Amino acid sequence: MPELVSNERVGRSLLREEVSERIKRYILDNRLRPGAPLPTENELCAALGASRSSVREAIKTLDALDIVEVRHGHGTYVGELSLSALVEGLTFRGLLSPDDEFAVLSELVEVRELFERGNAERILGALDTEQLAGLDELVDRMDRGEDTAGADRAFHSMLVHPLGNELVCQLTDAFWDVYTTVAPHLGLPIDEHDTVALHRGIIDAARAEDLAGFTKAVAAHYAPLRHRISAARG
Amino acid sequence: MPELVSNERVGRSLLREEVSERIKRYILDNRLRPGAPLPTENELCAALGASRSSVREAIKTLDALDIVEVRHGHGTYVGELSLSALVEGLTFRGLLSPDDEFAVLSELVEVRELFERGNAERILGALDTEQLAGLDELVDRMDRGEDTAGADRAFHSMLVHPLGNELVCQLTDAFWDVYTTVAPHLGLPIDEHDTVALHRGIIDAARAEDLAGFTKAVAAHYAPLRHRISAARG
DNA sequence: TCATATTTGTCCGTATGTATG
DNA sequence: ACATACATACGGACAAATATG
Repeated sequence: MPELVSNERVGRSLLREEVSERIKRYILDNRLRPGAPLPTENELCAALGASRSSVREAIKTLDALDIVEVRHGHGTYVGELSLSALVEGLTFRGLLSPDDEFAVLSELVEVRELFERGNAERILGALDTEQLAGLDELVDRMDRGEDTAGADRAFHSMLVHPLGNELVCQLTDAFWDVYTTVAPHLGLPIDEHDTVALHRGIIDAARAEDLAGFTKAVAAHYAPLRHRISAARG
Repeated sequence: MPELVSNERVGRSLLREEVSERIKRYILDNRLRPGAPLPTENELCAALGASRSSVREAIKTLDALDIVEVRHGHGTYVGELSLSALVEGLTFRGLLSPDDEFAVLSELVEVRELFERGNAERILGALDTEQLAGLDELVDRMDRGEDTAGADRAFHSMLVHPLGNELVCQLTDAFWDVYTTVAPHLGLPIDEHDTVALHRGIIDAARAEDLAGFTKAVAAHYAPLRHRISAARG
């Protein structure tokens, strides 16, 4: 196993914070990729001079951030570095809702719309025929009622995909996940009746490379969502 | 103390995942606000029928998400539900940099710019004279060399603040934090030489309610950043 | 299918560090 | 200065999951 930063200050117990920093440094120094195996708990204990409890708690912290991934009875690995922590945090925030029950949801939808409308020009310029066909396929699937939720999620993900910005894609997915988890708890439906038609409108404008039409179609898609939220707000 | 969901399945050990779910449910059911005290470790152990280790590890998971906050020797409290987990996760991703060292940074900056350019019209419509004066003050402070980093962060935060979208503000701050942490490790400077002038240009356009000018000024602000990143990319 | 080794999961007892009154 | 309450840390034992032969 590669070298691990040893505990140079013997005789003083390591803080949990330090343990997780050492583990992160171990990953960085060895340029480990997601999926790469980490030393076992016992090895980490020995290398860091910390007890198993401290190491385990540090690992749980890193696990929550998807920096490491723990597989029971198998081992600990470098995590996928996804935005799962953002999803869990925002979901909880949406469920707790300090004062305005729908504020989080409303802000979430606003950002989603911004990702699509604010990048409209670049999206239209980058969407190729293959991706347009993929969007068609997704809407068809929704129309047939096959995994409508998954197809809806994939639709918006694919819409921003040509931007070539992985972060935007992941945030789009993350916000969609938060919305679909929180909305039902607040009495809001996930699907609109005319979601299929609204999505088709977006594709049509995109295929025609009609910038104004595209922007309008995206606005039309999010309008009922926004209205429903503000109506529920009172 | 308010009721806590008891362990209805006695004789079977609780999984850590379940423990953290129960704690989250406890917070939600009692509608606790950030800062509100949680039961002590021992009380949680007793109420959930789990060991200290399990409870502690569950708390560490929630702590990483800022759903709870632990104060040593004091107690455990409901967290601020900030985006600290996003910052830590993205920072680590930026430092690990699988293949393209600068991809994360580049995407980050793109989103920051989108928040300001894509909302230009609404920002101009909502900025009042008091906020404009606040922006002036921040740029003056940067010009005097007092806490330039903090003033820069606050500038962009204040710029999107009139949108009334707390999520956008927090994401703006979060991305700024990630950038300023990661950039130095990749040999990129935080400050541009003409940051003050570029910020002044943004304020001027905003004060004149010149939409095209504002968009241009924001683009001019981010252009050197983008160029520097793509230059470093090769 | 079964036995075994490896690894993580859970639990308990105890000692230590820290903040409050 | 002291006592109390609480979180932190440690180590050992056993249970559960997983992979291999």
